[in-house]
Amino acid sequence: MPFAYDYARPALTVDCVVFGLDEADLKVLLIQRDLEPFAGRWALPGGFIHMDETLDQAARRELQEETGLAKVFLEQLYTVSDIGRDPRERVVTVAYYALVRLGDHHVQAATDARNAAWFSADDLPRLAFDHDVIVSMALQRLQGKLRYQPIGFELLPPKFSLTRLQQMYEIILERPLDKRNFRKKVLSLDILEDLEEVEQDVAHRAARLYRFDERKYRQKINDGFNFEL
Amino acid sequence: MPFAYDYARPALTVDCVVFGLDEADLKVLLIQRDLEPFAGRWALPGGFIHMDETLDQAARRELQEETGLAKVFLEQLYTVSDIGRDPRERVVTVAYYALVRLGDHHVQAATDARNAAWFSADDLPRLAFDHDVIVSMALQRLQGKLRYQPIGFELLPPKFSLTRLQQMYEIILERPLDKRNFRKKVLSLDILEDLEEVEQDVAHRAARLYRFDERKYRQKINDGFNFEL
DNA sequence: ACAAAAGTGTTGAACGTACACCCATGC
DNA sequence: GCATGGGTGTACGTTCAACACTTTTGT
Repeated sequence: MPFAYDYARPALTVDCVVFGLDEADLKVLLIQRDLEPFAGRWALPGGFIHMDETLDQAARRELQEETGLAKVFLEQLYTVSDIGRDPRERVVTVAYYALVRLGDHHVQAATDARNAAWFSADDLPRLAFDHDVIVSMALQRLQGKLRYQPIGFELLPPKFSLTRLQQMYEIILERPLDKRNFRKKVLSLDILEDLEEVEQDVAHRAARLYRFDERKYRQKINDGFNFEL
Repeated sequence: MPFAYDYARPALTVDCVVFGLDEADLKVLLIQRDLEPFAGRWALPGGFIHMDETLDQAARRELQEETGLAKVFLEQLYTVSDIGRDPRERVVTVAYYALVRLGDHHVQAATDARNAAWFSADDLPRLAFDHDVIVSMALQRLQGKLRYQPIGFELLPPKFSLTRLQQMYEIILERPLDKRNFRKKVLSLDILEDLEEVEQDVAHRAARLYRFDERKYRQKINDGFNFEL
């Protein structure tokens, strides 16, 4: 035991709620545990922080190691510290949430042969530890933040139709939106670039494609405008 | 060194940004350090977490010990983990912010004779560690949250005039509000109880006093209404 | 009577919401 | 030619923003 301290210290870990969007659902990425406690149960990807990295870096490293995901949107969520949350010992966990483009990344099972899979956010299996609580918090945060920050684009491919954009909002906010009003609103924000390009290989009229213009968005933010739904 | 682990662990602390409101300013409570590093500098109250308490409990305990404050509004803010933020060793800190009624609590200097004092939020001295960053985050959070959650009442005495309520919003949001519009809006929310009572000992027309009706507020929230400035 | 702050309504502009049909394309 | 989703405008109600004078009370 080479590391000794005058006072007891909790173990410190990061866990990550990774969201992805498929055609019809918001998905969460889970890892199947192979060790006790909760062997066999699904859990959030995560692990111990190293001494030479920040929490953000640890979250990215763990994501990379356990799921192969890199360069994703990542934001700190909450730090949980209930006494009995890990039956082995005192563990404090800093929870993060991440948004990824499902198409981009083939989620690899981790190197150590643990199973990784996407589950619908509204139909999750029983989770290890207090990970169900963490997922609920992440969902709430995502829903809240989506309204006034353009983070939803992180879930879509770079080119998308307005219908797809609307679906994304409907799926996450869990309520239908009016098509005409939605288009009016989102176009009036003037942060989408019309790519003058249309969908390919669809069995109906092809939709125009747009791109989120982050440059323009930042510009407008600086000029004191504020995004909302 | 009675506590030994297989892997190195960062120290884990809680720090607290305590806000109070006086006549004209938003104040932050600081403690003067008597030990290195940063001896003599002002810093946020805080300290190490114990193994038998949650982070919330630790924050409350530290507040009690260092400033005598108890039963305040307290909410987790962010966890900071930059490598060099404490020059002695690796320290990860979970930051909280608290809202207190200045009148209620006489802030005592801590038992160990450290100095405690209130400073205007917009005119703080140089702070120890990265506490200036934490204070900025807390301010941003307070400003953001104030708009859509009735947390501002935590800074006011139980009985207050509409003018005082308006001042609170103006001070924190750092912009003037229209008196008539403000009153119309806040009364229309129907979450204030008119106490049918007026200010005493003022050198002009006495203002009606109101109380925040938390019961009514929760009721309305349940019925799907949403508060907004 | 004067100083100081309390209290009170209206109007125009902007925004949100509800709503239905024609268009383009692939099969 | 038909099925599928793409794309479009208007009218109404609600909310927001701007604005100034009278009332009450203590000195």
